[in-house]
Amino acid sequence: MPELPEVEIVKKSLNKKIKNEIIRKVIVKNRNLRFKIEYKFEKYLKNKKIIKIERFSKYLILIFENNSGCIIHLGMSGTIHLIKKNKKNIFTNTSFYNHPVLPKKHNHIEIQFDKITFVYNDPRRFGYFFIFNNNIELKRKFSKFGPEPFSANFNIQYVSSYLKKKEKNIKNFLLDQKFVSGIGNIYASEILFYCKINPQKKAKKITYNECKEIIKYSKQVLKNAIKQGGSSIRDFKNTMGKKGSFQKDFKVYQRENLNCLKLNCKGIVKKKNISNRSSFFCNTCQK
DNA sequence: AAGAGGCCCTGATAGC
DNA sequence: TGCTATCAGGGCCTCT
Repeated sequence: MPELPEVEIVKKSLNKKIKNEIIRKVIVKNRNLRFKIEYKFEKYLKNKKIIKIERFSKYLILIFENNSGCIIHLGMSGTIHLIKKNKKNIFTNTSFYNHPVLPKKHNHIEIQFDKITFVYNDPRRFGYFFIFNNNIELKRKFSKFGPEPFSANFNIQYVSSYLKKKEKNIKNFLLDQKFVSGIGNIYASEILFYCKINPQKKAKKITYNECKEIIKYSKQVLKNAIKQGGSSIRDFKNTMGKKGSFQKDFKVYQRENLNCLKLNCKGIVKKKNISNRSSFFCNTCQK
């Protein structure tokens, strides 16, 4: 589900709701996420105070005292729900599907605070929780990740030299977290639309100017998505409260066979499987 | 080293 | 109605 903007929104709302709270109890109902939840997990978290919640790429980072903490990845279908204890009152804005009620199935992990319970729901179980003991372990986790689009390191020298001589298509690189961190399948298609680059174009054929466009629009598209509260796709009918609205701004994603939205372009948006992920692009203005 | 492909898992939807 | 196939916002692992 979540790409950088969605995780950023979750991070912000977690900071509003559980910052400075102390973990009173942890219940793991299903340890079999992407990686098995360690047996020390519950004990390790208990009585820890959450100093703040950070984010890197698509990962949430709960920071405890003395620099230990917990990294959370939401996989494809992970959502976080904050419920008031003893009541089924769900805080809006925290889960991306914003179910009006807590889902009945797949609530794998519960983290209880004094007045709030954090519930991790994940039908496909591609997400995971990972404990780190100190800053070194935290850094090690992300040592192989490329810069985020907002980073000063994501600059023209970096991008143009990285893509040089590479045979893979450009969309693949936008999804490659070693190249750039935080972009997923939706925003990769959207960014390439603004750049007027065909997703199948080989990286080595990307010009210097196109590299500049990729940098510019990677920042712009993600920033706009954050500003709009992320994208809420699927489950539109069941949403309530504040949901993301960036899906209304999609130019190509899920717009197969519709007219290209670029001014004066007569093209049609096409959908094509590229490296096992669907890609959307205009057949005319994206070269 | 770089690239291609399989795989992890459940649920929604389309087609027969 | 019920079956099967396909697809879904991710990314790790293996093989070549």
